[in-house]
Amino acid sequence: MQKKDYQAKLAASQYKLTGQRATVLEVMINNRGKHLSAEEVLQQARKLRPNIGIATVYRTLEKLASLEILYKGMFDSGKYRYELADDREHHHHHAVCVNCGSITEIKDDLLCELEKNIEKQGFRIVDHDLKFYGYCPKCSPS
Amino acid sequence: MQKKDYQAKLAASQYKLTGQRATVLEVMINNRGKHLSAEEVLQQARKLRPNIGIATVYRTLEKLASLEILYKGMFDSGKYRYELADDREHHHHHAVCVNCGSITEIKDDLLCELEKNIEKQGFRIVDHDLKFYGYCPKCSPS
DNA sequence: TTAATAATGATAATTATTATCATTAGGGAG
DNA sequence: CTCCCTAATGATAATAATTATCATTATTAA
Repeated sequence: MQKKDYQAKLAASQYKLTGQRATVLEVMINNRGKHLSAEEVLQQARKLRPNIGIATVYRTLEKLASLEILYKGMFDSGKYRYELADDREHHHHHAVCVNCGSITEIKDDLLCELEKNIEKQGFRIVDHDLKFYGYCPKCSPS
Repeated sequence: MQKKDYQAKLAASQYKLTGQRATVLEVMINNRGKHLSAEEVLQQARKLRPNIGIATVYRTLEKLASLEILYKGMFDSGKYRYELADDREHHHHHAVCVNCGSITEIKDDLLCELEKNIEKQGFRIVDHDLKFYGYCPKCSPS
C-alpha cells in the first residue's frame, strides 16, 4: 500500500484526515519495516511539523491502530512500538536481539496447525504474537 | 521442583536466602501456573510477612528472574508478570483472553523446525515467546 | 565483637501513558 | 462568507509501573 491508500482508509473512517494525522502516517510510511516508539515518532514528526505535541502523537497512533492501519506491540522493553500493519499481513514475526535490541522479521506459516488445536479446546483465536530472542548475526559470538 | 530445590538454587547463587526472598519464592510456589504482577506478589507476600516493601518485591523478582528461577514476561497489559520458570520448560505458551484477560497455557512442540530456519540465517536463538489472543471458552460468544 | 558488606523499607524520581481543559480549526447551515 | 457546532490540538497535570536513593538493619567474615 502507498500513502494515498492509507489516507483514503483514514478519510473513510469516523476520523478526519488532519495535517497532524497525515504527518504521523507519513512518518510511519517513511519507516516501513521499523518498529517505532511514540517518542521516536514524535522526533520524526517534528522534523515535518515542529510544533506537533506528544499527546497528539499518542492519540493518532492509537486511532491508526484501531483502524488496523498500524500494529501496536510490546517488545519487552516496557513500551509500546508501532509499525505499518500491512507489513504483518503475511504472518511474519520478530527476532529480538538481546544484545543490541535490533528487531528483524521472520516469515512463518507453521502456526496454523497449532492454532487449530487450540481452537478445539474452545479458545477462539483472533491474533497471535511470536517473538524469538537471541543474538542477531552482527552480535552473535559466532 | 519443590520449595527446597528453589531455595537451594538461590542459596547457591551470589545472593542470600533472606526471609523476604523466601517469602516471595513461597508466594510464587503457592501460585504455580499463575502469572503474577509485582503488585499481586506484594499482596500475597504481605499475608505471610506484613511489612515487606514493594521495592524488595521488585528486587527479589528481578533477582529470581536473573537466576532463571522465574520467568518475566509482558502480556500486553503494560506491566510485567512473573511465573515459576520450570513451568515453561516444556515449551508451553500463553493464550490471553482479550475480553477477561485470563491467561491459559498452551503446550507446543511445533516450533523447533521454524527455529532451525531462523538459525540458518545467522540469528542465534536463546529464547522465544508465543502468545495467542482471543476469547477463552468462558468469554467466547460461541 | 567488630568492621565490612549486603539487604531492607520508605520514599523520591523516572518513564511511559492517559486525562483534562482551554484554545483552535474545519465543515455545514443559512 | 459568517456563525455555530463539534472534533482536534497542544500544554500540562495526573496516573501507573518501575527504578533509584538513602538511612537503617541484618548478616558475614575476620
